[in-house]
Amino acid sequence: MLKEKNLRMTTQRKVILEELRKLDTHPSADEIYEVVRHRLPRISLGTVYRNLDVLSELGEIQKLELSGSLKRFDWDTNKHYHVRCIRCNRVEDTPVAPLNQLEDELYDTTVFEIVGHNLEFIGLCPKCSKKDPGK
Amino acid sequence: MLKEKNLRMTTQRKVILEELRKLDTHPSADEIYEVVRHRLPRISLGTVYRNLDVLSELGEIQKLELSGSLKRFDWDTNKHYHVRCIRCNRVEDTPVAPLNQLEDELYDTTVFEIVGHNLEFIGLCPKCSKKDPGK
DNA sequence: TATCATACCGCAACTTATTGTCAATAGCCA
DNA sequence: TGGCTATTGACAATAAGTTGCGGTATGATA
Repeated sequence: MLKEKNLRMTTQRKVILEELRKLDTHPSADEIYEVVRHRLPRISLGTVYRNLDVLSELGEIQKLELSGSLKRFDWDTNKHYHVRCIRCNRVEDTPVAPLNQLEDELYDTTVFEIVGHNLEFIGLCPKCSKKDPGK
Repeated sequence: MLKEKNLRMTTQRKVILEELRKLDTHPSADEIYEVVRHRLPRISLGTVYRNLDVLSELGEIQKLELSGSLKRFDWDTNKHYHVRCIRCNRVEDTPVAPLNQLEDELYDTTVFEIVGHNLEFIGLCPKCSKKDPGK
């Protein structure tokens, strides 16, 4: 898989992939950087970004297309939706099944060539909900 | 409406609102800045950002929660979904009706207190589709 | 196993979008 | 009109991500 694209499995790339697969937190590049640094103290943030891009292009991981200011990554490459806490930005998976027929409705009504959709639920996680029950 | 929040209707605020309401392009702050500058050449970008925030908090406009690197604004405050071109990032409205019952499926299965959802279709706009029909 | 082309790395400088600071200005109520 | 203070313009400061460069090390080849 790496060969045909002239890519190499470097230590950095391997460690990033391994550590990401241990996490269920849909981390940002920066969070992955912090974790990976425990094993590779001299790794740079740029390397983390570059490798996350490569890995998501290879289909080994998924770059999440969510709203919010930073990109997040997910080792689970199956199509699934997420919930995001409006207050702390924590992201979790949802058990909602992919709405495969959603685009059908659009085929006749838009000039766009539809290739997919992003759906994200927003809400309050238990912690934030407790902290500030009022609005 | 402005009074109870101790807000003032300044020239800048009024012009930004007026110009945004002429546009169907879901512009970014920078695009609004460019347009408003024709009428108020000395306005600063910071002022545009601040006013867009104020106006969206007032409910006069809508700050779109889409993926992608920059925030976009919409004068239409009714709930509706958008299509975004993966290549040129143009955003258009869709005629898809709001999926009001979508969250119901989650109430029993998540610990989050769900308050809503964001749905965005992605595809190719006619221009970009023509330019590069392959892949 | 040694050689070698080049993919990849670490580092730092750079972009781009947005937010913060602060003195000066201008809405709006009395 | 006068005065309080929200707001502005100018610009510095962040934040997140990207890129250029010179050197290193992976993995193909002999």
